[in-house]
Amino acid sequence: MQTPAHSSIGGPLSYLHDSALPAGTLVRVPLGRREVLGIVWDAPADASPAAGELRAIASVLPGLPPLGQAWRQLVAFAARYYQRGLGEVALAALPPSLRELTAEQLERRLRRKAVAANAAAGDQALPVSIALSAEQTRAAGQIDAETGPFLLFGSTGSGKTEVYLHSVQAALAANPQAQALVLVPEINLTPQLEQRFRARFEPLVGHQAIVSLHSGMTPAQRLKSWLAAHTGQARIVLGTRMAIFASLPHLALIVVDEEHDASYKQQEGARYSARDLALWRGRDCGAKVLLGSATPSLESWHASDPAVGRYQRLAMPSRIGAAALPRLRLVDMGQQPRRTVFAPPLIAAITERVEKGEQCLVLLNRRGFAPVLHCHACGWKSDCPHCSAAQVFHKIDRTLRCHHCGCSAPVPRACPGCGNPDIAPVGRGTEQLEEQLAALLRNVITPERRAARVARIDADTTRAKGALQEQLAQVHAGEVDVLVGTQMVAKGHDFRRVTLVAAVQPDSALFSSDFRAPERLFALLMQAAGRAGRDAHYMAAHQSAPELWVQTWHPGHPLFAALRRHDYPGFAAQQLAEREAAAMPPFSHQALLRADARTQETAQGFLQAASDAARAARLPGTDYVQLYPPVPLAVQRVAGVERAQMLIESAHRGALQQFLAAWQPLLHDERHRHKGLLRWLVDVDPQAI
DNA sequence: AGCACGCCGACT
DNA sequence: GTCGGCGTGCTC
Repeated sequence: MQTPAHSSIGGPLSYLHDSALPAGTLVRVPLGRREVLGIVWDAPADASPAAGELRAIASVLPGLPPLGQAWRQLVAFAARYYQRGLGEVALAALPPSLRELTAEQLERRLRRKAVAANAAAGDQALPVSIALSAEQTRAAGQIDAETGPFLLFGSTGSGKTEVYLHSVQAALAANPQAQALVLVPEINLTPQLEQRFRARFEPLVGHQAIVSLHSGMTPAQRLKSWLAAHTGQARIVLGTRMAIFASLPHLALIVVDEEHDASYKQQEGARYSARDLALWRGRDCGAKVLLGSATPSLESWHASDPAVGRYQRLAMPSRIGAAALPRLRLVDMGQQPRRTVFAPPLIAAITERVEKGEQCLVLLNRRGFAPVLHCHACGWKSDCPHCSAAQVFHKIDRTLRCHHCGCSAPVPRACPGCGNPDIAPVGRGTEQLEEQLAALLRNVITPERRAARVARIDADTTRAKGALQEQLAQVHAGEVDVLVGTQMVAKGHDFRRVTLVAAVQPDSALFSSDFRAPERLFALLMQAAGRAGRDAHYMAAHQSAPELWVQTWHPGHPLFAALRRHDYPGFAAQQLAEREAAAMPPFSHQALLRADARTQETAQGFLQAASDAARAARLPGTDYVQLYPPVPLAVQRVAGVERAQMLIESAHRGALQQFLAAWQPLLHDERHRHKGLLRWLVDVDPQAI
């Protein structure tokens, strides 16, 4: 019997048991002086240690069906592909509470569930079917008839969700046991999605058969959902990226909504992409995979190019029940007075909307009042003592906060460098926008004869549980006229009365060193544009046309030309041509080796040594893999830790995989030769470099 | 990840 | 002389 355990234990460990246990059985085993959760992985291997050295399995978790072969294959693939321990991935894929649960607690839960299941069974009504548009019908028909994977390319408001609902319904109807998994990028988006799925499917499958799975749930809720999925009781599982690892014995369909979203990539531990794993899992177990986006990742767009043909592309260009896509209004900041935050024409446009009772959305990707405080007398800056980044000025509670390490300090009364009492905020954050807008709209009166109200939604105002939902409710109730926020408000939320969206300062992404920055900016602006004019009836009644305002110093940038035409395909073609010419993803495959250390020298020294060792050892795949020199990360030091990384690139995914696997033992080895090295990690298919 | 073991500074 | 700091290494 073998069982996975924790991080640096790469492979399975062998244990004794008096009878053969099926693979996938959950067990508790002694490890060191502790007892931990384990999974029976294989039949006993002949080459395992001598029987005398083996310890016995302590207990078998009662009443739980073994984890299926498909699930184990998924976990094994993820561990292999993302270069992590099998046990680490397997254990991370299970609900944490399963680790602590005693046999009695588990049995009690399972009994309770069985009772609930019997109560739920029986009420079988027909689902309410909604009439689909011609485009939706065509897309849904293709999904029904063909095998996929599919990329549903539908502009905001084209009714992608309706196609998801249809596909889920078709999958569930085809087989009374079939399960569907629906992934969304953010926890915030699960409640509204769950509502829609419940409204449609509860009459058909019952309350118990629809569950959510994400990290925001309590351990008990999470265990309950996980068990429902594992036992097959849940027919529809909605969740964030972690849900890709749910045990779903009858999985028939995986939907990945907003597939381009960066949140699908896990950024710690095993750095997996839930979207990429969805494709692997679907192929492995024969489930259909449906990716959806208005601005697909260039990887998916390329894969769905008819000339490449790995995915089937389904286009839904029209907006249903929504007004035309917003008109782009570019403000050339070079033509505005110096130090302008809001260009006068933008303020005029916002004022006009508010006076008509419409809402505006103002986006800026920076929390706080100002990103840095500066003393003009001596040049002092509010640098974080632990990071190579500035502390952000938060006026609300007069603190300086580092957004990297989280440390916080009161704002000094005078410059710590020279005593000058006049230290000035430089740059703008959402707090400042909120303040300035409130001042600029001070005398603006809404049709309900009240003063215009400005509100802000960002990570700072939504920290408390339920705060976001509460704030959104206020916006929906029409109590807010102008909403200032970070990109969290640009995603998914359906604001019926918003007719104008403004991006105040998006330029930094145009010239970023990260080659994916333009792709992300385009997606963000398209998504933001999609927030405006979602309700055609409302727009018609107000005789209003939606607008997207962008303030920029580079109005001639080709990204804006494509944005003006709402031309994602054009933008993608241009970006892909650039990527192909420079041999960047999706025309090459990348991995990062990262090192954290006390000093930058140590971090880079480790990377260089790892690189040298790989060359010296002539690892398999080396001929097709390029190793770049070590470089410090953009934010070089966080919380006193120096960080460096090295890019590994190959035209062949297989060669890269082979190389990384062979490199692993050398890296473990090299680690011991570098005092002061805190940790190292491999990031396969990194999201940013 | 835990939890040992082990080798150097300030206390009963 | 010991208590305990956390650096290093192991867990079938």
